[in-house]
Amino acid sequence: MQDATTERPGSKLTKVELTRERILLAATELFAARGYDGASIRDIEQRADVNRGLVTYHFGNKEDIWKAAFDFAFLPFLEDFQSKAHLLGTLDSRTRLRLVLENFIRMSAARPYMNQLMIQENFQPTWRSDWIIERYLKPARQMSAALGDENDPLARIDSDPHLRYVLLGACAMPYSLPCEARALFGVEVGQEEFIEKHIATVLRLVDSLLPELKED
Amino acid sequence: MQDATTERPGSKLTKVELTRERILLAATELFAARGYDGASIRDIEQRADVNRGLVTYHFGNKEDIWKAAFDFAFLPFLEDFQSKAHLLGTLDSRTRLRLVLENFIRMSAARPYMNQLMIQENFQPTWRSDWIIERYLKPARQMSAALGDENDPLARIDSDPHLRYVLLGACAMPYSLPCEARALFGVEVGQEEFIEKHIATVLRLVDSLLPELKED
DNA sequence: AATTTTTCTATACGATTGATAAAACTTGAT
DNA sequence: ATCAAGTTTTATCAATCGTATAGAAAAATT
Repeated sequence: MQDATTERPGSKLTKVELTRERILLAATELFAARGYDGASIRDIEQRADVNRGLVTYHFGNKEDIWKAAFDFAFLPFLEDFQSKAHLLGTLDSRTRLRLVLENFIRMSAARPYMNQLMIQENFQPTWRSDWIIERYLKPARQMSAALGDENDPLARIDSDPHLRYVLLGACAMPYSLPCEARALFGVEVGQEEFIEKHIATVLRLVDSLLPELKED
Repeated sequence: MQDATTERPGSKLTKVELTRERILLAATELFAARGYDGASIRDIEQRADVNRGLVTYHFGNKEDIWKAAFDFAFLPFLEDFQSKAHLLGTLDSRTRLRLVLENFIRMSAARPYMNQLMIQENFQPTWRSDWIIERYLKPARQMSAALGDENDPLARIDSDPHLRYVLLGACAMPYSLPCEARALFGVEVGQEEFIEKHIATVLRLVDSLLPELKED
């Protein structure tokens, strides 16, 4: 028989793909929460509920597992962007920028893994930060640079380190300090109410940092 | 003899105090750069240039070492604040807030250890994040709450999670992504030029987030 | 149905980890 | 000078780590 797997391209996954998916999710969650050294291969296997050795069989050594996990964590951001690329092209600068930021915040709140993995590796140079930069950040930078339009606010933010990091911090920081927010304010940063108000705050902030946009 | 140590209270340290200091610095740097699990006791000993076992002798088990390192990393922030507490009391709200933020940014740029240690442990609850919160964040929160004055911008920021984390992110994020900034923009976030422009950006941002301050 | 390939299970190995204990050495007080 | 306390060295321990291997089971191919 060749079912129980169902090769229909769209929906279901084969048994193998399912275990791989389960491992990737477990690895992503553990690496994001405990860091590269804090999450052992055995931990990942236990969380994914697979036998000893399976992770290595499917993904190679620990470096490879981490890379696969980062790809897995980045995927939703990529898909989200691609699904909205066309729509974004039709909008005016200000609306486009606001939508991009709002989207990034919603994604970060729902799936903080990528941001966590990125920050943890960016404190000092390692093969991991190098890998992230070469594989994701440099290409993204080149893409936005290729836009050429210096007046586009997205391009401006992407070419000005100060704007970039101040905005990035404003967008991502709350979801990097969930423990503090919970313990000090009784606030769950993942809840809709928090997110909505956070988006509003950031958008207000953008209007003040890029006042020329208001003219649009 | 009893010199080579010099017990003059002000300046020099005894030989023992010096090795303890050396160990604390090495531990702080390594924990901040590689995380709790990424830095082994042997690594710390090697960087501090002391023999095997000395770290444990002076500071106890690894948990204790980490706590001592965090205290060590936090110390400069505490001293800086205390040294300026009186001055701050004499200023008007807006100037006071701007000075506090400027100071926090300068401290973070010069000694990013504390911020790095804090962020790394705040992604998910652990005994470390709990410890930070109980030992430092809750007391600080109570202090600012005791100020009472709801109109003081510092108190407002400290009681509004959204303001707090957006501003915190804007202040601290650049120094959390030094690798990215270096690789993408050729910028060293620790250099004076970057810091000055960063401070200006954040202060501009504060004025827009707290427009009522401009009236002062 | 037979056989080859892929996927899974199970176990073992050397290296590194945190912790501990016992020597060897310094220091300061008597 | 002697001695006790504090400090530094050295050695050892069990546990855990990443990696490798080999055989069993399942799936795919012929």
